[in-house]
Amino acid sequence: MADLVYQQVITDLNKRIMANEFADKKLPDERSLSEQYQVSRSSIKRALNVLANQGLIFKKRGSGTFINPLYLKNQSSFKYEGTNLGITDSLNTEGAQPSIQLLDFQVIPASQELQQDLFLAPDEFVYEIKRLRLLDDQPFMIEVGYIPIKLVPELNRQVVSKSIFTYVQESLKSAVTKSFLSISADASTAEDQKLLGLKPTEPVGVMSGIFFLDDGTPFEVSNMRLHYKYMKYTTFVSTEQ
Amino acid sequence: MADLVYQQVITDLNKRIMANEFADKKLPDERSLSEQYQVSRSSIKRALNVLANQGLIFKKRGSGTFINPLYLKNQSSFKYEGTNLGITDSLNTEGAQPSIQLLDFQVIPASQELQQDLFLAPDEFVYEIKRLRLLDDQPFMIEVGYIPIKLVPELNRQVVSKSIFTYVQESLKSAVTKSFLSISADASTAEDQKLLGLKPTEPVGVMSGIFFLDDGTPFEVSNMRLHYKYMKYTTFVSTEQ
DNA sequence: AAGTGGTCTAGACCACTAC
DNA sequence: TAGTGGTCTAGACCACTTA
Repeated sequence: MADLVYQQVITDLNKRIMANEFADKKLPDERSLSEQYQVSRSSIKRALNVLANQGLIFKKRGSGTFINPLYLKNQSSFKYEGTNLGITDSLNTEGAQPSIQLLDFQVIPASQELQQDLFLAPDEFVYEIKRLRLLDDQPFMIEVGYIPIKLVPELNRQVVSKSIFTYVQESLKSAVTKSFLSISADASTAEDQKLLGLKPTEPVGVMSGIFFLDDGTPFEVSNMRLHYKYMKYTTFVSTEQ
Repeated sequence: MADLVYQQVITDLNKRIMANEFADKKLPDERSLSEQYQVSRSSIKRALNVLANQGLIFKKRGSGTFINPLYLKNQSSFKYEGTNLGITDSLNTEGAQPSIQLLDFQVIPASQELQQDLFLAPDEFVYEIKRLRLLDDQPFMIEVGYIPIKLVPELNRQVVSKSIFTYVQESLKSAVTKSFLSISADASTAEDQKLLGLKPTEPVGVMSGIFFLDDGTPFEVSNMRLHYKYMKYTTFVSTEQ
């Protein structure tokens, strides 16, 4: 994983930045870094691009590369965070103990919408997995997931009570690294209120996603309803290509 | 803007994909594309990487590059969309007429938090701009923005009643292309209900952002409260570096 | 074994900033 | 004018998939 040249540079620069080695908020120029690390300038550029896309540094043509002082400030609280790594299972627990309560688990025919999203023929089946996620025994999210049975024919209640993605990574040797995500808000339903302990006036955050395997196969459609105090999706956005 | 080689390739490939030229969902291999476009393979790779980060294609080592059939499906409705271009002013209006109603406009001392986020000294001032945004005369968003006066000393009610970012781009010759965004949900306050026409049980979507100029200068802190039916932030997420 | 995408290099030249 | 990041090239070699 980290034996690639540009990834080593990323890791090391990250460390140096966090250690406040560049007190003037300015990084050495690319040609010097190329010398320092004994790698080509292209590799340095690639590493710097990754850091820039994360919002950690800004590059300014003609003057240099600068650290974003706001980057550090941005680690707030004990919330459920999507962040740029925004995958369901990447929970920012910060000490709290995450757990899963399986509410329902069955196999059903794929609806028309699921057929579209998961590339299924009309007669194919999916698992419907309804789970309640908790942090320190406090419920914060209701998650309903749909997975084609043909992708993981051997799924069972045991597996499904833990992290499915971890299981997939081990059994299929294919990680879930990409997704379409949609984030919105909604009034809470009676079920939301009951399961998440909400008052009738309190809302839920809604996150829906289609998750893909490495090779582009749509793996899961997931609809999540979160206690509003636990939903906080943070991201760094850049409009450049 | 679009005279760069890799951007031309992006534009053209986009066109060809949308025109369904690759009916088998497979793109030509990189070396062939390099031939076709008469550019280096590196430039092809750069273009393909951009398209892959947008979720339009998947690359699979050893077998080829494939179009994501779900990409097209994803243009839903008349909602306010953040998307990857997620800047306040990039409104997906889809025919609806956007307008702005200025609610309040004054100059105040920067709070401690604003000093941190906008890099201000304790005695510096900011504009506080409170606006109501509408689509076809239907209010959908309350926006409170804070901008250091020193960055745009000549701001006035006239300017502020339109798009500030457009104004900045013209007057400072620096675009607002990067931001930290945080998305969450909240119960509606009495003011939300009044301004956005919400019932007491209906929630708001909350988006907060720090917007940066090209050179990394924090330009604006913005807190937005949206009618929940109009907030839908969609994005493609990839965990790879 | 052949084909495909991934990594990495060395170097030329351009565009912008600062002095 | 010197220094900085941006673009682009040509080519070597590696890692993985498919047959």
